[in-house]
Amino acid sequence: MPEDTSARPAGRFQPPDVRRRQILDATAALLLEDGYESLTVGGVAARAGVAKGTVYLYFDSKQALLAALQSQMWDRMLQRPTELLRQPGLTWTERLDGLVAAWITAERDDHELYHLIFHEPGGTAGEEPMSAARDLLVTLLTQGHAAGEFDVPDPELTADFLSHAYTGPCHHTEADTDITPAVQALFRRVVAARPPR
Amino acid sequence: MPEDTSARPAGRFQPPDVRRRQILDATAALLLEDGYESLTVGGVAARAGVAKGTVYLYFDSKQALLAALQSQMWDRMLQRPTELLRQPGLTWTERLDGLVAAWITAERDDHELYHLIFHEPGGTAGEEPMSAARDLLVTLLTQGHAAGEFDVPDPELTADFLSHAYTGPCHHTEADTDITPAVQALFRRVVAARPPR
DNA sequence: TACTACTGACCAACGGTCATTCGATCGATC
DNA sequence: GATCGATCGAATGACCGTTGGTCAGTAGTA
Repeated sequence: MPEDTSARPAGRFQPPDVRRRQILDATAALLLEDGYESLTVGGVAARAGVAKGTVYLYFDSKQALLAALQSQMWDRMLQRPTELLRQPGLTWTERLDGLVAAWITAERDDHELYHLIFHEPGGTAGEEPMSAARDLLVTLLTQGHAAGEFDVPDPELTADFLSHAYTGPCHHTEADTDITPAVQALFRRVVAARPPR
Repeated sequence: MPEDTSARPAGRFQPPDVRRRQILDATAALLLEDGYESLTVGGVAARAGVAKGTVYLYFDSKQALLAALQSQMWDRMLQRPTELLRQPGLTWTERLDGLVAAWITAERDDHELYHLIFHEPGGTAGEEPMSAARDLLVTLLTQGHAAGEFDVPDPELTADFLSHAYTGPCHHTEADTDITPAVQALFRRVVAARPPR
């Protein structure tokens, strides 16, 4: 029996990036509604209004689909900190504070989705985008240290430390309290930020 | 047709805790050999020398099996810190250092397995044992603060922060370098440890 | 007609169930 | 004390519904 096509949206042929986004949006929506355990490729396809095979035209596997969603979220989280890193006239402490604020805000905006996505389905799928965040932190710490504003003898280790640390408070605190200043204070302690001259 | 029993280990009827451990050991071994993606209940059963149904006699689901393995590892990680918390005549900084050392040692001993297990299969399966670690840290921070040795205005948030933080360096560093002193130093900065009187 | 985004029937493999079987134990009998 | 059969929980594996993933074919475009 042929598939029921009545529920499919108008445009059958869509530009590739539109289809991609439709599928990613459907994934995020289902993740929020039913959780990770209930997420199936068939369900994603139905929600996106395409056939299951179409999902595999745009993503190699279910893992890859999840990884792409995760990557997209990291991109959003890294955008503002990357700008701050380039913006002149800021102290390194201000840049670090900005990074923390951006991360927490991003996680606050899509709180549940971040929780689901970064409480990661098994394996190493999410390592790559995460290491982009690490690299950015390494740069920030190294330069802040060279400028004499931070005291960070081992930027790589400290970046690993901090990039994992901030997720803890995000997941365990109620949505209505703003933990940004408290987490910024903890970050400053770790880098032993000296007040800028 | 009756099952081929020739390949099964000698003891068909084992004490419940022995069977449990056999299954958990098989799970850990397969996880190390083939990774999380390849782990199947049937595979675990074969490795443990039992039928698939037997696995479900001891664990409610595959998730529960993984959660039990995780819980067992947390128990091992919390044993030494719990002792340190009760042991008299120690400074709070010494207790905190001991906790860091215990966590890093535990993770170093079964490095790959920890990596696989705590890069968690989806969802909230591992929340409960993790929160035991958090609770222990909360106690330690609260009492160290009350004693005037730490400066930790918000022990809960700081515990969340630290319990996530230490995993970062563990996963990204080569096995032959000892990161314990460096991570201890970072922990001390976070709690603003003052030298004990 | 040539091209390709798209489809959906199909497959192997999975997690999980359950009627059935196995075998250790023990009281009754010789 | 040895043999037997009744008992019952431990253990089994065929089975089921569903899943991730494939691919020969189709429908719409140029």
